[in-house]
Amino acid sequence: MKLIQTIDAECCPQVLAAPLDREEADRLAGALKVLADPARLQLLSLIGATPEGEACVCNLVEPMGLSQPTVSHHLKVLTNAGLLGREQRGRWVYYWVLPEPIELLRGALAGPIAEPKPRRKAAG
Amino acid sequence: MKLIQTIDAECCPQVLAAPLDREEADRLAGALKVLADPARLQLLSLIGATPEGEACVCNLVEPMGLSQPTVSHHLKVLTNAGLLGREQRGRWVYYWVLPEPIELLRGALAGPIAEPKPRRKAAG
DNA sequence: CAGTTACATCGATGAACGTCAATATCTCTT
DNA sequence: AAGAGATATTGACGTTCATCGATGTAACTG
Repeated sequence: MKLIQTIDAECCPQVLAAPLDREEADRLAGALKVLADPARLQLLSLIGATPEGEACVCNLVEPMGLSQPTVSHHLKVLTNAGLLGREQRGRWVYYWVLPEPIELLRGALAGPIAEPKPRRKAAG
Repeated sequence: MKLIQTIDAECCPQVLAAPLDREEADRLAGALKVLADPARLQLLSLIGATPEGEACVCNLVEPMGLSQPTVSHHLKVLTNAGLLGREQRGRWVYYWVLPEPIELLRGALAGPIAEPKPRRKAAG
C-alpha cells in the first residue's frame, strides 16, 4: 500500500463511530502510516520545538543522526501529506509544522460519544 | 522495527511538546504502526460498531474479506497492543475494544497549548 | 472416543519502505 | 562563468510485514 498524498477530512472518519469499508480504512491507514515512523515523528518534534517554529534541513540532519538524503526523503513525505509547510529562502529550505492535519487524525481516533455500549472486563 | 507489545503511557509523549529522542520516537511509532493498517482499523470499527460491543472471530472473517488466519493474526496484534480485550467462551473467542490506549495515542497527537509560535504561510 | 467446529500457529512468499552513496539541481559568491 | 554549498532525486539493498495454505490445538457433539 502506498503512502497517502494528502491528509484531509476525506481520510479521517471516526474509527469507532461506524464500520469502515475497505476504502475508508485504506485512506486512514495511509494517513496514519505517515506518522508511524520514528524519523518522521522526530522531525515533527524537532521542527515544532524550535523557537522560530521552523527549521532548515541543515539544522535537522545532525540531530537526526541520518543521512541528508534520508532526512530530505522524510521531509518530502511529511510535506506531501500536508503535515509540514515548506519555503525556500536562498540556498536554504525551511519547514514548519501545520497543525490542522494532525488534528484531523486525532479526530479519527476520538471515541463516538462516551461509552454507550456494554463492555466486558472494563477495568473498574 | 518490531511492532510494540503494549500501548501505555510510556509510549505516548506529546509529539509537539518537546523534541523526542530516538527511543521515544521508536516507541510511539511502534504504537502508531499498530493502528496504521487498514485491516486492523476495520476490525476495530467492526467490533466497536456491534450492538453488543463485542464480536467473535466467526463474525469477523466474512465481512473482512480476509482469510481466517489473517484475521486471527491482526486480532492478536491488536490484543497484544492492549487495544482489544479477549475472552474465550466455549468454542468461540470474543473480542471487544478497550478505549484507553486509543485515548493515549490521541493525547500524543495533541497540540502543546494552542499556537504560541509564529507560523509562516498559515492559511488565512 | 471419533468427528466436527472454531480459532491459533507455522512456514513461505511477495510487496512496501527506510536507508544510503552517488549524482543532479539550484543558489549564491567571487 | 566557475566554484562552492544546500537540498533533491535516483538507484540499489535489506528488512519488515501482510497475506495465505497447511497444520496444530482446544472445545463441544454424537
